[in-house]
Amino acid sequence: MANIHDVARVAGVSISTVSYALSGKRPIGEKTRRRIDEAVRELDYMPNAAGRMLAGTRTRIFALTAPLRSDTYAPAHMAFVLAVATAARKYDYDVLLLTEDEATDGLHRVSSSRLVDGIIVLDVSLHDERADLVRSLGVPAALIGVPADTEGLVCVDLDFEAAAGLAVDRLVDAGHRSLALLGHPPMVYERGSNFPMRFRDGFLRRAADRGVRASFSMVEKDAPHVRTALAGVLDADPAPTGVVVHADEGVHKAVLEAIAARGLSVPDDLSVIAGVPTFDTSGFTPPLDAIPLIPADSCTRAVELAVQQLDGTVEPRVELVAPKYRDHGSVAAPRPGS
Amino acid sequence: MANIHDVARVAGVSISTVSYALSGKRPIGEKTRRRIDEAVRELDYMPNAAGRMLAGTRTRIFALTAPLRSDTYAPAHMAFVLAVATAARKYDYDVLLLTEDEATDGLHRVSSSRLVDGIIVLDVSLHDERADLVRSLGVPAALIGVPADTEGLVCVDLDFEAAAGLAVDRLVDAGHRSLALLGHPPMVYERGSNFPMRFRDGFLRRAADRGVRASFSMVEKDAPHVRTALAGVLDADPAPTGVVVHADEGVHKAVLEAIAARGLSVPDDLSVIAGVPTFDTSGFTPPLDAIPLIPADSCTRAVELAVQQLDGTVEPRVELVAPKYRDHGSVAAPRPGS
DNA sequence: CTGAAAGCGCTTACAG
DNA sequence: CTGAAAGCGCTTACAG
Repeated sequence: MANIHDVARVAGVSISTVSYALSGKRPIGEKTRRRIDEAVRELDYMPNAAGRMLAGTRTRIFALTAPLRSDTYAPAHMAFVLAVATAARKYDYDVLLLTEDEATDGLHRVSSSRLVDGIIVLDVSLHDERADLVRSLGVPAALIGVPADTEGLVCVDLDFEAAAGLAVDRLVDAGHRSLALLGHPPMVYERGSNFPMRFRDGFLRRAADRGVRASFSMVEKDAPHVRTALAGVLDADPAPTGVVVHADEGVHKAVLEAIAARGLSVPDDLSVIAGVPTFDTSGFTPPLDAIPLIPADSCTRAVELAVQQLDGTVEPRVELVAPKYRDHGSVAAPRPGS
Repeated sequence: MANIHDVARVAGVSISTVSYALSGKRPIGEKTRRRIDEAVRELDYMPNAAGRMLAGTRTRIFALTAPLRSDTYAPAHMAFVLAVATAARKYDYDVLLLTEDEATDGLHRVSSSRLVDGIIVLDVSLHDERADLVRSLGVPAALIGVPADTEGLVCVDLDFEAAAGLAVDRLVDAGHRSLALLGHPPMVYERGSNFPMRFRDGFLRRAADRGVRASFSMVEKDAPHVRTALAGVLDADPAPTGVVVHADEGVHKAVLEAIAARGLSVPDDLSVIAGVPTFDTSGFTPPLDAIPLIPADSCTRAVELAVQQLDGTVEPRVELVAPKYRDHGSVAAPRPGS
């Protein structure tokens, strides 16, 4: 396999000229550049990664630590992993995958050995040991998700409060005066990430700000529970006319089935918005308005922030990505008199 | 950050002695070793990855190319990715993740730049350009899945024919004389991987060998189709008393529901086996016998074969992993007289 | 059992 | 606009 000396020899220049020509870090004469390009092509030369890593200041590799916990929804998880890898490539970075059982040891290993330039931390829980490790390692890192203690960390996440606010606004603007939030099972609020709480709080706060009634219920995943919970919610007086669902895909479907089973139609009898789904709600029956959690958004920003840290100019921060509303026709004005 | 010279100085030895002490590639005197260990601990020394890669013959990184196609079942995909990463760590290897859009370019890049020692190819389709690329690159590689042309390649996969044979044997041994296979939708057999065909062929061949009747139907994913397809299959004369399902999770559940809806009970009226599920069938109602596709099995073997290629001793081959039967009580003798 | 030294393939001041 | 050379941090023959 050809190395930089081969290219230099064939092109009749020095290796430093070859290096500069390839990196573009200094201007190269027209003819020289052409001869080098030709030699590179002729020899099918590609710079050796190890040589580059050792001489340069960058490895051009990020570690990605992505635990797969039992409560992880695999399709979303996969989407985040791919979004990070895709974003990294835009900056000429590769992604080294660290698994759950290697979480802390692996981070230690790849950063101490300088295998990676930085770390992207996925699926951050409230008390995540990886957050503490990243802090103590002092290595460039970006977390996707917000831990309890964000001191000294760079975090990126969807603005779940604003997302909930957006849902409330949409419903209130359409004329609804009584809203309900169907949330995850209690277990989800007790441990794990904090975004379900942030969504709930954003919902209740915005409803209060707008002066409308709002209820919040936690719903177990199985269809019978969903039916019962929905019945309880809709039998309230005054009955909510706008419902926001923040739960997993199955619960969304079960909610829609339960609504249909009650003889109600969306959006004529009831307006429904999907909270922050990681799945597509436009194919549901009926299609559901949504404020989706878009992996590419947070992941791209996280990678960007990691890259910027290498140039040494990023203050610790929590950056919240603005939510976007996707209209699929599941919100309408409430029935007159309801 | 400390380097090998620091360790050598603190320990009062040469850097080569430090290197050998850490690699264990030559015997080191008792006291010397202790002094080195102490220096390493004191300085929190960890060898620099780039230095190691450049001087040594290994990068200790494998590339993992894992496309996420539209017909990919994310949980299974994720499980394979994690199984590769976990297996790699056992050999002190890290895994670099290559995404779909980088499939061939990425493979070219990481192997030409010698960033990786080898490649693990996941989710191999019948005519997979990555297979051709791996062949032409001549880089150590192990494919998980079997492409149409395996010339010069090292492939690992579950023995789907044997898996189907196992299912047939189990049913025939229990006394069944008429079997049915409910397979994937036609689209799956037309393109993509070849394992559905291998399972189907294994099923039909073993049934013929054992001298029992066997039918094969392709089933669309939606519940109504599943009901119709099941009805068609069970109304045959003589009606099958043993059914093997090779489809995705939703279809399995729909099949069980359709069976229950017909007033039939498993295994008393009908014996049912899940083909090669990537999901857990022991929590189904009723729990289903299965011959599962176990990611760790093929992935561990693939990593092993990739590692062995670095020592230069692996002939091209297709290695099929033996299937295992998991009994959950969904197979019984057919009703007398049926 | 241990050390001095070459060399892996680059990048980047330094010099012209 | 270009080159000679040092140096990144290791591994590994070579030598004793």
